[in-house]
Amino acid sequence: MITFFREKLQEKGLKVTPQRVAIYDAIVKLNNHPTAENVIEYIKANHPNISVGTVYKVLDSLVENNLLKKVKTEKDIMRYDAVLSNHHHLYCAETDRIEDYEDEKLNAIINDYFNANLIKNFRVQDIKLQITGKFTNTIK
Amino acid sequence: MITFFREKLQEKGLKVTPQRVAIYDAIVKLNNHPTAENVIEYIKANHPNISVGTVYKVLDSLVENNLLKKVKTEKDIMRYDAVLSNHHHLYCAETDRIEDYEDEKLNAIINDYFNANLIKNFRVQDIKLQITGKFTNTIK
DNA sequence: CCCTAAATAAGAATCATTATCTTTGAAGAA
DNA sequence: TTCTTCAAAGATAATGATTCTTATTTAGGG
Ligand SMILES: [Mn+2]
Ligand SMILES: [Mn+2]
Ligand SMILES: [Zn+2]
Ligand SMILES: [Zn+2]
Repeated sequence: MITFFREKLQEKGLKVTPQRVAIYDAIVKLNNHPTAENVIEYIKANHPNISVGTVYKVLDSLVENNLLKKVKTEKDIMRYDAVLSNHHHLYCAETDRIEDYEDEKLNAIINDYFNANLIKNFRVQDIKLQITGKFTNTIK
Repeated sequence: MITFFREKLQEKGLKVTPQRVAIYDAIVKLNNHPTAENVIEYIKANHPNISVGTVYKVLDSLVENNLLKKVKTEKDIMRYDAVLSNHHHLYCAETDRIEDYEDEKLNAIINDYFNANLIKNFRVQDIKLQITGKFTNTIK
């Protein structure tokens, strides 16, 4: 996981720094689409002096280089995702909980549909479902 | 349109004020999922003294009362939608352009799929597609 | 081991949004 | 129609996530 990350950084010509590794690692470990603040909190134990600005800058550059994705929300706090594979999101209607939803069968249906039904004046690159509702279990 | 809005306000026990009407009207007319700033800009001609705080407060309360919807984005600037019917969004991969995509056939397919394939530990309330790609026409 | 461009740290600045507090006015009652 | 009142609007300060600036550090190639 971390090895993959180091390789990817080098591939993109980005230096492998402890900060970048720690931030990426935090997002993988936290798993549930954390904010910059969540990341800072998480890595504080091992990196007590990391600069807030650094976290934001690293997050930005990792998104820029396709090592992380931003998650769309209706809040003005950004959230990040280390899962790059094609997947959808379950949004809690009442809290900020967001979880991944992977479904190859669904992806196939949607791809078929849009291949058969082109959208006028629009070339589709990516389709994600935002599935809003209520979780019936407690946070994992 | 505006009549519908006035009735809805009364129904919810909210006063019909010129500001509320102007803000709602702006979002309908602008149509492309404007920000608070866009709304202020738009209504400035007829409401030169409207307070910024009022615009934010009105937007919030209209969302709260289901007269507007927030649009999920990966920016920390909120955007609003007066279209309440079930519809999806086309997001430009390179700009902030967002357009509506309505497709009853697609909605049926998705509903069927999720009725047949329940998600574990999750009760679905609403499903929207975020369709990212490139517009091949100029802004309407 | 050195050098240098790239990255980080620290802290100030920005800016969308929220909060506070006073004034206004919509709308029901009289 | 006028009166009354409470919700709503206006003005402006505060907040807080994010961005910027500048000095300092460091990854990594030579
Ligand atoms: Mn912001
Ligand atoms: Mn904010
Ligand atoms: Zn995800
Ligand atoms: Zn819309």
